[in-house]
Amino acid sequence: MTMRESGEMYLETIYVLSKKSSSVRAIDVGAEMGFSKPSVSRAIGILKKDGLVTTDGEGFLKLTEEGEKRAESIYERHTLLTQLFINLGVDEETATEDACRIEHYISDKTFEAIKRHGDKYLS
Amino acid sequence: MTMRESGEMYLETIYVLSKKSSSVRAIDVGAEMGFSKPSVSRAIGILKKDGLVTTDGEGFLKLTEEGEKRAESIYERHTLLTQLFINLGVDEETATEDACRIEHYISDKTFEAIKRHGDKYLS
DNA sequence: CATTATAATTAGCATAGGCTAACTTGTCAA
DNA sequence: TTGACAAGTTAGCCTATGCTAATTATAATG
Repeated sequence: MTMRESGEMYLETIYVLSKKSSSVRAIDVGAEMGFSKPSVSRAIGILKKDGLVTTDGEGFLKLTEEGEKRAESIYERHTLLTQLFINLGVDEETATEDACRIEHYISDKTFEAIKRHGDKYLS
Repeated sequence: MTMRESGEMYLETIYVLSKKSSSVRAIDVGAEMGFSKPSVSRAIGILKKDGLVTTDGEGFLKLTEEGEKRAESIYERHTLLTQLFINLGVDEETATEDACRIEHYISDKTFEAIKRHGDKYLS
């Protein structure tokens, strides 16, 4: 079935950590998200089953091409929405929190519309 | 605990139906939302327990003052976000769907910021 | 080599929120 | 009065997604 907010957050976290470090493990994802090891273990199992993540022999995580594509799409929503809200005068913390939830619920169509018109706010 | 998307949707539906008809029952809420009677029954039980809804002897639903206030707030988000998305060029159906999800996840601060700046789009 | 720490997994619990099946209750018509 | 329909509730199932406790496997260290 379609990925939910939870799965998207795990995917996005792996993506973000991978940009900062070349070796990302489940434990790092848990530390970043504030979730327990079993929660992360199960979530990553689902991402693997869905062909979005792989692990090498030492347990290092890697996004598949499809996983990378999806994560990038979510992360783009995240950064653009955050910037939009900040430019509307929202404090950074609130902007980030809101973007982090809304990024999972906004459709492609609406997101593209915001991108097209966002030049008025998105510097 | 704080109301989630589900509870807010039930509350909003009762609010909207109440504006169209003076007598709203659980069965009408289920028909509107496409949910089964037991699901509605439980959800309304929770709304009652939380002091947001009451029922008279015949099973007609009525929002409490607090329930009305909350429902109005959600509905305001719904209508304003829908209008915003439409004005950005999104088709009405998509705009409504997106607003219907996002209305539950946007903070007061961000919503107020959008309202302040929305004059550029909100006719 | 034995101990200890780290990472991952397994088993199983809890809550939220859908569902169906089945029961109760009240009204209404034959 | 009886039978049927409509509305609501109860019991209990399922999935998603958090958790703890306990296990396993590997690596590092005294």
